[in-house]
Amino acid sequence: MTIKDIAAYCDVSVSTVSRVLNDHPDVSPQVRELVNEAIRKLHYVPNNSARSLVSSRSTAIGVVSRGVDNPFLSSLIRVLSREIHDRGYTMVLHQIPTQADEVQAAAMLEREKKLLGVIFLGGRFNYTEDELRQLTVPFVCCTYTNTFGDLREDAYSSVSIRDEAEAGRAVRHLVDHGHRRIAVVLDDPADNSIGQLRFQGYRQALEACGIAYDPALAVITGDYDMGAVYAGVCALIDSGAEFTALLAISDALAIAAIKALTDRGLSVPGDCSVIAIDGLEISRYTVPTLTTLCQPAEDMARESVEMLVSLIEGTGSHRHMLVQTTLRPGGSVARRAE
Amino acid sequence: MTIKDIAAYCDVSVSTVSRVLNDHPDVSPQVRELVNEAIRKLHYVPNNSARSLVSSRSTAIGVVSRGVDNPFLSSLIRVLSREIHDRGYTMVLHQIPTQADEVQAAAMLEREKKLLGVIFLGGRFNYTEDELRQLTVPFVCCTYTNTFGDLREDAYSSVSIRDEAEAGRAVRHLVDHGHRRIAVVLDDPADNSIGQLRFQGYRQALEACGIAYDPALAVITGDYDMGAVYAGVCALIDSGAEFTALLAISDALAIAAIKALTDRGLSVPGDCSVIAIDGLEISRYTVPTLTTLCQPAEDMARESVEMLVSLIEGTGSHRHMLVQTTLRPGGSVARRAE
DNA sequence: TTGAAAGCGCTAACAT
DNA sequence: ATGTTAGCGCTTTCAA
Repeated sequence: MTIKDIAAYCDVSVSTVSRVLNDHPDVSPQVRELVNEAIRKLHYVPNNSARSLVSSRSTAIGVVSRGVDNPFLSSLIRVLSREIHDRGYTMVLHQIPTQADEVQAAAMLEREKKLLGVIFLGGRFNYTEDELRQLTVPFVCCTYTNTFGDLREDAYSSVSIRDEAEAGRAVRHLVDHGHRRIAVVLDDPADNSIGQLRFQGYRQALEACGIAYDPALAVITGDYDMGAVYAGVCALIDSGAEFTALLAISDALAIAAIKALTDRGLSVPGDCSVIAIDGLEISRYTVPTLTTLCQPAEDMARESVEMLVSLIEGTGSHRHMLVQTTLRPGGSVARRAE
Repeated sequence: MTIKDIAAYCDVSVSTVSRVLNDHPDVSPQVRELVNEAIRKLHYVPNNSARSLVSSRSTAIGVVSRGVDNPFLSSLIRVLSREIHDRGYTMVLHQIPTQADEVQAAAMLEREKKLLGVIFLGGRFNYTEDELRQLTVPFVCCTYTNTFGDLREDAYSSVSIRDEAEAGRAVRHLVDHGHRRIAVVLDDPADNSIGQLRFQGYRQALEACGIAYDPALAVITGDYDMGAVYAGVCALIDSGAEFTALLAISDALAIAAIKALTDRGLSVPGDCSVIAIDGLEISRYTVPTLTTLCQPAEDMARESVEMLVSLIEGTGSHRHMLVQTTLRPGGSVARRAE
């Protein structure tokens, strides 16, 4: 079943069928209807390979996700796959380790799969114009924006939360509950990535609250890994450091931290309150329920696709969208015992 | 940069280049080397669309995953995407709700994307030959096998654990710890899917241990949903039912169950032991650590791709692989208090 | 408003 | 062992 069959069936030329297929204007309503009906009746599906070949463009949108162990990204991917498919495109998913270079991965993918555009998840914030020249298609950074790089605002799009501000909000939530000695758990304070920003937000908020930053209270694992966080928090406790609250830069890390606290005989929130940022579904079921700032994953993913598609189709220009988190109060934060 | 450029550059014909590209035998070693070098030097990447068009086959392998909320499937997808890519194919991922029909989804996808084959995750077990006629490409069922259907063994491949036996093993683990009143948590006992098999295994093992099945101890939610499980287990407790242990058919559901038990003031494992099947990373960090039978996700995914590719390339035939789980002892199972 | 025809880059049958 | 060539299904000028 090809375009020829439809043409023959309708007694028109293939060009006419092609025009109908591509919504070109110069077709009379009657013929258009005729062709559309034939397409339906004969269950015709256009051959994407032929389309790609002649127009030298595929229907592929790349999703390059950095950080395979981050369940928050999994939930984004779920929505992305649906949205991309619903708009008639094909998602090409590439998951890479945190150590890998997502721009290079995207550039290779772009060539291999003739990508129309790329959505980055969990990437770095320090892209340079120079580096990005490898990429010749539009891209959207989802979950982050290019805080540390020199990209022009109109050279890319992004959907993200205000990571610094939100981390600050988390800190203030703890301070409001009487906490002053607040530990922080993160993978890397200088990764030019989410961790760095949230760490900065933590420090700034402390300062704003008149609390000195104490490096002894920072659990830095170097790796986005629950095991490392568990070990790190155990070591923190064993070091004798005093703290009554803890901010983890993500739910997954918070869960590992809670485990460490509990295993060391500290009660959450009795001895230590815990707050995080992400809002995983599973965080509703930790013991105690994790208090966390929920990122609107569904909206973020949907908006990213929306942006990229409008860029691809030439109906929109680069934008930067900031979304709000929602505090989901759990049982992991309590007023400090006097 | 096309095959023509390479041909011109090497002063050979396009067919020769094509032969080199496709590893055809009839090329002299010298010419082969010459062409390969040109390909490298000129950074030539074959145009997949053209390839697909002429050979009317793409490089696409479909992955149809049923049950978007199941984190175990996410971990499989991660490995699948890597393996598929490494073998030079493209993964087309389609995630559908548990209520949807994966065969129909796969059939549509096959036509749309010219799939070479399909890997099903978390599907039903009751496919009929008739139903599968929609699918004209080979497929592999990953995580399950066609227990309830009438498929011929040589008509499809599968990679799975012995769900009934493993559920039985979990039950016996509890019985070995002195438990006789064992509750079970599942979504649907008649879904022709993993839940049904594990439930059967639960009942059979009880029987084998001389314990009567008590329907009052079965928490059936009708839906793979942590919220529903939480509510169900709360209702079970509130009903006054007596039990000292609980088997959840998956880690995620176990986590919700533990939460419910804890929130109702029952201690795990003091008042109730909990065991599950899956082996999520996050289950290491629940409080208490979940005792669970780990499925070898990495192996299962890798083997599925291996099977499908050998089917696609005609170097293998349909096989059914059974893999072993590994008991990962946590702190959620204890000897029954006398 | 419609049709005819020239390729897009590649594979494979056929010829040499 | 290598080259020539006819399409694969489609989009897109160009002509009518």
